[in-house]
Amino acid sequence: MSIQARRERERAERERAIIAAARDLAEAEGWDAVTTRRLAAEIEYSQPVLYSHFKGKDAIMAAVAVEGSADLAADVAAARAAATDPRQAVAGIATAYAEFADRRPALYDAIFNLPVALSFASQDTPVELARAFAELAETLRPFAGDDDLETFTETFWSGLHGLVTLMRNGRLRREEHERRLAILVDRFTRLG
Amino acid sequence: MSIQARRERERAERERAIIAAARDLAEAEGWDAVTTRRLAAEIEYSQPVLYSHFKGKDAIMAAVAVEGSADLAADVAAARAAATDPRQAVAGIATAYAEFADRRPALYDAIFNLPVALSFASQDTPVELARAFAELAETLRPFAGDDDLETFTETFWSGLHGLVTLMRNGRLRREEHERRLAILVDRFTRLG
DNA sequence: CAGAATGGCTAGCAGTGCTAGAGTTCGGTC
DNA sequence: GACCGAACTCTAGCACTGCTAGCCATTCTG
Repeated sequence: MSIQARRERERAERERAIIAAARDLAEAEGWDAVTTRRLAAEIEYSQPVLYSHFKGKDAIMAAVAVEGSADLAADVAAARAAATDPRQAVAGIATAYAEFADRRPALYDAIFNLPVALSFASQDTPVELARAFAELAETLRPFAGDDDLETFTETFWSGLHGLVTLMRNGRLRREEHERRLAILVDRFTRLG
Repeated sequence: MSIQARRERERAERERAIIAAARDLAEAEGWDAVTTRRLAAEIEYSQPVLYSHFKGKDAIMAAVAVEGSADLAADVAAARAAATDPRQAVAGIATAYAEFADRRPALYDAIFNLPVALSFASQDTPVELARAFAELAETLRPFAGDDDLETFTETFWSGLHGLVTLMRNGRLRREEHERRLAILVDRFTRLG
């Protein structure tokens, strides 16, 4: 039994190495640079090994996305914990979210933009992401008014997502970034 | 002179055929299906001909995006023209925008999502898109309050963009789509 | 110690965007 | 009307992609 256990442990370790290599490579050179050949070279195994762990390249990216979700969730949670009053909590989360997207664009892409079969709003949503969403919802609760909290949260979240993606693609003036965030927060934290 | 004129005319016509073929193929089967070989077959020329018109595949997609911008701008303008009061104008534009993205996802992708060198907020923004943005800004003017109008418009636009992209990627509950749009419009059309 | 099975490797497939250079067609000139 | 030159298109191929079949070595089992 012990031998088999060791093997499974090694296998799991290699799987983590694949995910880490994919993440690092993507963050360093973008997702285009993440090819199965380079990935295989990075972990010092041959290409087919990747396919014994993942169904394909998309699955690897999905795994990176799941892992990255935890980081994003942690940032959001920390921002919320650091806030003192409700409105500041919303602003803090918005800033943390935007900074995450700015600091780790490849990771953010894997989580939200890539045509990956990570269907959210359903069972296979990464647990961590669901938690982050729930945190955001709690933070927004005082400001939802008559609107359904989940729907309200989705809308605010979409605003954040739109801001960071459009800016990253060069569709928005970078120097106005913080002001746009402030406007979004302001508009979603008005009472009555 | 006349012969040369005819040639240039035919060349221009072929260029339009390339763009049209790319757009149709993308709308029918997605951008993954748009390969230079299929495109060449579609216009009944060989591959290298494409490269005598465009620098590469990205340039073709950019051309499709520019063309599509006109359609989007027309939809937005029509929605604004059909509205009677200011708030309804905003709601109408939001709906028109979302419907465009829903009806023509491939085109919308080309305009906003694809890693295309269509740097907006700069010179090479398609004229039509700039016009659409200006229309949106005028529609929002009564609600901008103390905020800079352009920045305010960018923020609202980002909200729309986030809503349509996250929903298309399956990150939002489809059945709540209209309610989210309503929340966004509501939050950006409050006075005082 | 023989046989089976696990698992990684080499080699290759079908496809991608893009390009060099051959070949053909066409307009202009004597 | 015949020829030459230039413009243009095509064939063929490169280097790369994701992915897989089948061989081979190593390890476990009886």
